[in-house]
Amino acid sequence: MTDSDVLREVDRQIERIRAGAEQILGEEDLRPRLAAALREKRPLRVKLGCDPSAPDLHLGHTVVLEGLRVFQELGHTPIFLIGDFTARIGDPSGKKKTRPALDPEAIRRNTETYVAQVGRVLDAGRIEVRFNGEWMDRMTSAEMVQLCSHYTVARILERDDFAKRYASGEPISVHEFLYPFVQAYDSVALRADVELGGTDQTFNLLMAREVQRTYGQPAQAVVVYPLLVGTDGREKMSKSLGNAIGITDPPEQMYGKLMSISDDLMLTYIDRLGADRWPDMTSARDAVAKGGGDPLALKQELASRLVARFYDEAAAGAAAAHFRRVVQRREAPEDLAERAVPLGGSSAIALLDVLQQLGLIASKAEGRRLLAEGAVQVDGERVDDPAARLGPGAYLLRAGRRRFARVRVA
RNA sequence: GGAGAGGUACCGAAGCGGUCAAACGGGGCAGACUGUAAAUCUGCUGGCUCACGCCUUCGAAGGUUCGAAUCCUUCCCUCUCCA
Repeated sequence: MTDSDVLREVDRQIERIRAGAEQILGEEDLRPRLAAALREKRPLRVKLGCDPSAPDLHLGHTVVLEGLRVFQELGHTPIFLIGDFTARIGDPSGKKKTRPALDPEAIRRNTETYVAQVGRVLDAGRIEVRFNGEWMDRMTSAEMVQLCSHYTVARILERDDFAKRYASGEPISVHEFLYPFVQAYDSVALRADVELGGTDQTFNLLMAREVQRTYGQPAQAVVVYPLLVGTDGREKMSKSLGNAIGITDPPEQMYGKLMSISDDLMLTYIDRLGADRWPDMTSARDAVAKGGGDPLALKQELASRLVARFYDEAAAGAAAAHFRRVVQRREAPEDLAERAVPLGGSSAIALLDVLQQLGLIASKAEGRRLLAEGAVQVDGERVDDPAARLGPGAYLLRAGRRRFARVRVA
């Protein structure tokens, strides 16, 4: 490979990396390393930290994972750093509530789940999985103090998240200050060339650069990815905010959640989730952005492609069919299993009891409310009498828009 | 160590001896509308009960009172300022 070939290839790689990223920090460090990697056939070590206390990935995580996939496809080595040490201590910063510390067994299980889910985005067989307990468990107090001496409180407080919490009077535990140090040291231990993360991680990722230098290593390049907005269209996607689409959500649910986002958000999702994959969607996307096109068709396309990404084409087709039937035409799903409710000797059973036994309502009080709201149907007929009873037979029950059950009372 | 403020339902936030299952806002659910949505409008939003009513809930535990989210005591937790 000639020098100009190398430079051209570096440019190509940078462009592809940049496509899905918010920003590349330390790009001036990245170029020479990409070049050296090509000349010496030595893949770059690309680190992504993961939190084993929350193993369920959602679409927001996949934005960064897509970035990692790009690196992988470019021949570099993805490293999954599982923060088992961090998780054992508890509370990661930014969270209001202290999380319970995880025991090693739970961490092992979560890691497996995590890696399995990651496999839906990139080739999980070619990643290096590491635990920061490997080095953090062995670190002495003296070494810890030494590590902390490289940074000042004032600089730690620059971190957005800390600054805001401090300003608004929210508590910050001292040990939370340690997290950036541990995370930074992980890069030292792994000799990371590149680290990826969401924009909310920018501070930590950059701090690692400085810490690496104090340990005599070249500073890693940092690629930050935009945070994906959740289905509410407001806050960043997060399971605890209830606005997340999990990549293990069942296909129909994933499809349905995607169809329920606003048109504006749909455009964002196409940009963020398709940066590297869907160049063919841009014309339809732009048409809708300009107020034309067919937003419904585009959204269905988006939903289908994402279901296919995490499952397969067949699942996507089935999910689409399910959506057309249940949501658009408001019919009962096709594959509803019939469930049995025993009559228990009497000639009829209260509708409310049946709904509760089937889990369609959380309490009878809720059931009465739904009845009063006209949200309950038996075989397609609206029922509003709280005293209604069902005799023996088979029924199709519905409580609200999406809760259905087929039942046999006997 | 001192002084002050505060901990209320899923969240934010009123209430400050009975009329409080607890205003209001957000969220959620449902209905209307719609291209699925979003937006908007309307209603509901602790549980049990056909119902009168009953039970659990206002940081925790005790206490005062016919009666406490509201008063007292102790404890736990958070924030601010001072040292």
